[in-house]
Amino acid sequence: MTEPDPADADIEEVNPESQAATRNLVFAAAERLFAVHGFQKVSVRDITAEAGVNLASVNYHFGSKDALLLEIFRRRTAELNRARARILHEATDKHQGHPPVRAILEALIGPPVRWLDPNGERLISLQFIIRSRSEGTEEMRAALRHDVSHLRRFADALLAARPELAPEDVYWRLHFVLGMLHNNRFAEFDRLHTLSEGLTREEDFEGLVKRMVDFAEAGFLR
Amino acid sequence: MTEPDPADADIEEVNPESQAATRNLVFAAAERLFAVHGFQKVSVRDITAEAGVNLASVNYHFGSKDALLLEIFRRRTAELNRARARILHEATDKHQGHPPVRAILEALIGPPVRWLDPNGERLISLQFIIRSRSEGTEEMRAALRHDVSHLRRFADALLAARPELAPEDVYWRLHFVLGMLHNNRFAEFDRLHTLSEGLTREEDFEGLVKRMVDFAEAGFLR
DNA sequence: GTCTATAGATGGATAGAC
DNA sequence: GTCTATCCATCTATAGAC
Repeated sequence: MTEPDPADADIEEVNPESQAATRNLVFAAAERLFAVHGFQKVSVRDITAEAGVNLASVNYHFGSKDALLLEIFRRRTAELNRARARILHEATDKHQGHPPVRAILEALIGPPVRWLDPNGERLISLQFIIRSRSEGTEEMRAALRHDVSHLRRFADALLAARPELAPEDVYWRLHFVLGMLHNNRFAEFDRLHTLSEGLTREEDFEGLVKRMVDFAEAGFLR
Repeated sequence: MTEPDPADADIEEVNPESQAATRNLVFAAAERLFAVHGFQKVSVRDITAEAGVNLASVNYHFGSKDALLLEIFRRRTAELNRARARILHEATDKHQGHPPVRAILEALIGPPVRWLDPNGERLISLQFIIRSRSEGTEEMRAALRHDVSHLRRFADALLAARPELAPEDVYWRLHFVLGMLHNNRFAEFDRLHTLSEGLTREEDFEGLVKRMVDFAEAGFLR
C-alpha cells in the first residue's frame, strides 16, 4: 500500500497500484462479460459499470473497446498455446523426438479441457477464446487466420506419427479434433445436458480429457 | 404475372407477386449478409440496401430485425432436420429398425456437409445456422437449448446400436460429432487451408462426408 | 404497399474540470 | 489519473405522405 505523503495532501496523488488495479478490474470485467454475453452485446458502459470504474477508463487504459478485446485475446491465446507447447515438448523429449499420436493429442486437448473446470480460474478465459473464433473483430480473425504457427508443430508431429497417411487426411482429422474443442461452449454443454437428461453433468475434467483423446485417437488410428 | 386491371390504373395497384418478391428479397439478402458478416454487425439498413428495397420493408414484412432472424433460423433448421430425419428413417427401414452406427452417423453428418457445396444453393443457409449457435438472439438460443427433439432420435438410435456402452459415453461422443459439424465455418476452412498450404481445398463433398463419418465411426466403435 | 423523414435509444469516444 | 458531461455516429422502429 502506497500511502500518500502528508506533504502532498493538497496535490492530487498518483497511486501506481490503484492505476494497475483499475486496469486489471477493467480487463477482468471485460473478459467475463464478453465470455458470457458475447462481444457485440457488451458495451463499454457495461464493462465499466461491472468493474466499478468510470466510463473513460477503457479508452484511457486500452485506447478503445476493440484494442481491449484484442489485448485479452492475445494474452489468453498466448497462455493457452504456451501450455500446449510445453506438454508437446515434454512428450517429444520423452519419446526420443517421435511422440505417438496419443501424446500429441493429449498436448492439444488437455490444456483447453482442463481450463473448463469451474473450480479453476480459467473457465472464463477459455469461453472468451472460443467466442473470439466466431465473434472476434477483424484484427482477431486475421490473427486466427494467419497465425497457425502453434498448430504447425502439432500438424508436423501428427504427420510424422502417421507417415503412411496422406497429408490431407492428417490435416482434415486435425480439423475435426479442433472442432471437438471449439464446441465446448456453455450453450452447447447446456444442450447436451438437456439431451442426456443430466447424465453428462461432468465434474471430472481429467475424465473428459480422456474421453476426447480416446475418441480422437480412434479417428487417427483407423 | 398479375397485370393491373386498366380500370384500376388510377388506384394504387396491389401486386401480390411483387409483395412476395420484396419479402423474398429481404429474406435472401438478410440470410446472406448474416451468414457472411455475423448477426450483430449487419444492420437493417445493410439488408434493405443489399436487397434493393426501402428501409421500412423489414419491419413491414417481418415485424422487426429479430423476428426476421428468427424466421430465417426456423425455416433453415427445419429444412436441415427434415433432411436428416428422412435419411435416418430410410436407414431404419432398411435395417429392420436397427440401423448400425455408420448409417446413423451418415444421416446426421451427410445433409449439413452436402450443404457446404458451393455449387449447391445451401452453403449460405448452413453458415447461417452455424452462426446462430453462437450469435443468435435469446429466442434462438432458447430454441437451441430446449428443442432437442431431432437429436433425440439420433441419440436413441446410437444408444440402441451400442447397447454395451454406458449411455453417457454415447452422449459425449454425439457431442463430439456435433462439434465436428459446427466447426465447418468459412473462417475455420480458411485457417485449415492456410495450415495445410492448400492440400485441403475440398471440392468433393461426398468425400468429405466419408472422411467425417469414418472419423466419427472409429470413435464410436472403439 | 412503398418510401422518406425522423423519432428515440444507445453506442464509442473525448474534452475539460478536478 | 479520474470522472462527468457531452459530442457525434449509428441503430431500430415508426409516422405519415404518396
